This record gives sequence, structure tokens and C-alpha cells, in this order.
Amino acid sequence: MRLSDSIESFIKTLLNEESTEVELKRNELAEYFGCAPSQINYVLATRFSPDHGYLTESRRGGGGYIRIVRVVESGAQRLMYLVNERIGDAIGEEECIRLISQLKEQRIVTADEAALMAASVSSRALGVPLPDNLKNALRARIMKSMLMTLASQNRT
Amino acid sequence: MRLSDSIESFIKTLLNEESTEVELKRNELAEYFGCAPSQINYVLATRFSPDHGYLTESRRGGGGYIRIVRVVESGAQRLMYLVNERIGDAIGEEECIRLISQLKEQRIVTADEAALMAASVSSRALGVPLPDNLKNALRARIMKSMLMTLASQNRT
DNA sequence: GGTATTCTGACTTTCTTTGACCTACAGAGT
DNA sequence: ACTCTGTAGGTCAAAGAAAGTCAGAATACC
Repeated sequence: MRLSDSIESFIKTLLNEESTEVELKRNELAEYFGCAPSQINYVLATRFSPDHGYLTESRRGGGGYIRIVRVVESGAQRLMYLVNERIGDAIGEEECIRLISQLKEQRIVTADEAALMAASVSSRALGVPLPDNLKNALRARIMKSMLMTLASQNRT
Repeated sequence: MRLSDSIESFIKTLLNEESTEVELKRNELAEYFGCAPSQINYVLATRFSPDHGYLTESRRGGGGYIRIVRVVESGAQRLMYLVNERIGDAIGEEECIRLISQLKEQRIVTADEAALMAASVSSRALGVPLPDNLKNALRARIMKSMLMTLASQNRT
């Protein structure tokens, strides 16, 4: 198990119990996990980004803290945000996969649906001889088409 | 006995015992067999490809892994038939839609999933400037990729 | 001997972890 | 008010960890 994963699930436990918001001390947390404090920032950046549905704020100096807030947003809102702002004219496979697994984590799509979506934008699926930029443009269109379809079904 | 064959049967043993899924470390496996790590990729490519009925995913970096999933034939015969016989190298949008709605009628996929699939092969999704024959080739690949994924989740 | 398959090694890409240095805030002392 | 100092979080680059790619060497199979 990766350190980052442990820290991630630790924080998520806190968020489940104490509801949508936690406040913590970077140094204490780092000490607890026996790692460099900047490791915490890495976890925040890679697992608690806005894409993942979280906002963070912090304060330095004496009595400093880090606050993590889980954003509550309707599924449809999230989907339309992805369509209109997040995904542009082109997107790579890895990023697609990340967005899809975030949707799964946020329970906007089921695991099965996520797998389907991932399958349709995989390099395996798009493995025809085409330049990368065209593949990425195609991916963007396929993603948006699927996301809009999801949004039109009533998802909370 | 060739090395690749040994590695292949080793992995298949794991898949038999631990059911349909194994996770392994490329470097460890290579060490165990005393070969170059890239040999593992060769085995995966030649013996555990989608054509052979397997799906693989992996992650790089610290704590990386390779996961191999055996697609179970039982609940998935219909799907594998579509993958192997029915859909060729190319398929049009209308025919895709027809297949998808059949799957829905047969309750192999839910309505939501069907909509998702249809969205991914729609002309809206594939609306980049490409010759029709290429679009149809793409459709075939996307469909197969999704169908295999469905087959890998054991559905009744 | 020629072709197809297998195997390796050098190089690349991705993800994680750490450490050195930077910046912001609070409170004490002047 | 103003500065000084300690506390605490931020940044970034570099090192480390692990998998991917691909060309070419080695081997196996007619």
C-alpha cells in the first residue's frame, strides 16, 4: 500500500464521520505518518483536487491549518461542468480515465458504467491509424456525448 | 519449454486459484523467472490480449502493479459472440443501435448503459472530419472494447 | 537458409517521496 | 505602530520506484 493511499483513506474516514468538512494540521499528520510534510500537499493535489470534488483552504503561521471541504453538487451539475468547461476540444486517455474514476467515486456513475466509458475511450478502442491529436479530439467528443446522455437521464 | 510458456501457465495457475483476477508486480515476476522485465509485457501482449479473452490494466511509479482479468465466458457468451463473429472490422451507426437495443431487450445491459453505448458510437461523438469507412472501423473497435468490458464483469 | 517467434537492454513515461528553501501569520517586546 | 522571531504551511526540483516501448539480437521452426 502506498503512503499516499493511506493518507488519502485516513482523510476520507474523517470526512465520512465528521461530515463534509475536516480541519487538520499538516505537520501533525506528517508526523503521524512519518513522512515529509510536503507529502501531505502531494496527496491534496492528487486526490483532493476540485476535479475530485474537494476544495481546500489553509492558513500558515501560528495556529495554521488545512481545511478540506467535500463539494456537494448534483450529478447533472457535475456532468455539465465537465462537458462545458473541463473537457476541451481534445483530451488524452489517462486524463479521461481519471475523470471517469472520479465520477465513479462521486457515485454519479456506477462501476459498470464507468468501465463502459473507459472502454470506449481506451487506446484499444481508438487503435486505428490516426494522429494523436485527432484521437484526442475524438475522445473529447465521445466523452461529451456520453456525459450529455448521462445528464439527460435524471441523476441526482 | 519456452520461458513465455512458463510465465503464461504460471499466471494462468494464479487465475485458476484466485478466480478471475490477479494483480502482480512486473519486476518481481521477472526476477522470479530470471528474465528481463519487458519479457512480461511480451507475454501479456501475446497471451493475455483481449483477443485471448483477457483485459489488463496497470500503474507505473512507486507501488505500481499489473492487473489481469480473465473474461468469463459463462454469462457472456452472447457478448463474446458479438465480439468475435457478429461485428467485423467495421459497422455503421444504425446497426450499432440495433445491436445495442437488442442487448437492452435481452436485459444484458440496463437502459442507462445502452444509452451510454449508443452515445459513444453516435455520429455526434464521431463527428470529426474522417472518411466513413474509418468511422465505421472506429465504431467496430469501440463497440468491441465496450462489449468485452461488459463480458468481463460477470453478468447473468 | 529464411521466416516467425521470443528475449533483452536501453531509453521513456508516470507516479511517489523527500528535502531545501520560501512565504505568511501571530504574538511578544520595543 | 513596528520589528523580531517562532510557527506553520507552500513550492519546486530532484531522486526513487515501477511499468511501457521498441529496435535488434537470439532462438526455434519449417
